[in-house]
Amino acid sequence: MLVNSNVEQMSHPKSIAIDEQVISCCEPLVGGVMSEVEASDMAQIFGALSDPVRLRMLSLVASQDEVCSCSLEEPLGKSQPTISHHTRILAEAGLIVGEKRGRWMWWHVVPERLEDVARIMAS
Amino acid sequence: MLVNSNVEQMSHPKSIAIDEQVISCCEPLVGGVMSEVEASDMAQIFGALSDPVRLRMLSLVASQDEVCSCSLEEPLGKSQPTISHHTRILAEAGLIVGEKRGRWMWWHVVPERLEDVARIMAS
DNA sequence: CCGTCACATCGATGCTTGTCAATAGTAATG
DNA sequence: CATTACTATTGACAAGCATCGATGTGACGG
Repeated sequence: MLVNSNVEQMSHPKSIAIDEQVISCCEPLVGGVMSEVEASDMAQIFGALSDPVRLRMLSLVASQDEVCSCSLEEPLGKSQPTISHHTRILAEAGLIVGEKRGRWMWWHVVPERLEDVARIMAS
Repeated sequence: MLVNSNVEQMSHPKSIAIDEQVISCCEPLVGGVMSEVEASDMAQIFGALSDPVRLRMLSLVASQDEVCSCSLEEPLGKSQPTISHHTRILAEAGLIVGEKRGRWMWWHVVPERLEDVARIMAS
């Protein structure tokens, strides 16, 4: 679940987390020929990881407990809409989860999801 | 293990680089903020895995010791040029290795490469 | 040699994606 | 209420990518 810090959270504890699992995850890659549905689901995850900006973004988020969207623009050298675009893709892949507190959007990684990916590749 | 035949006929400056390691791999994702170079290298690998056809192709190759290119067209439902295109991308990412024997191209996976990816995601 | 087979490459095409300016939405602040 | 701050969305554009027909290349077999 979400980590809720002790800070005041005003309105809805609205989680942008797109944790609706459309994704049936994750059988090992070598465990047999995968179906088209499996392949499409996994391709979405890997597609989220296939961009240098998103990889650095993910490592930035993973380097701390929480990272604000606003603190991603400068180290990544991208505009605010682009940052929002990439966080969305990572979130839709289930790799990060966002929590809106006040005006800020706080992101943190989903370790289970990273382990899912690791389990796919591990034989 | 790999037949190093005439590759220098190409006009491309970039070699096929099927066998040797060009990519500095693979520190764990959570081990600190990654550089742009690291991110680009890893993005190439994940990009190779970000296509459903290539994922099924990889699982097909992994399901046996060796798989001929010709035996990939039918299960994947793609044309011969498309198969050749995808095998090339997987090979450039170091995920599979091809060996040409006679008229046939035989592919097999590189387990160490899959473990590299697993190690990236594992914290 | 010549035809065939397996694969690679080229060219074209339609779709996807990364990027940012402009704009809209939402939450704090005075 | 008006303003400011942070984020999401929209629209547009260029670059990239998946796909396949046509063609090129090299390796058999007769």
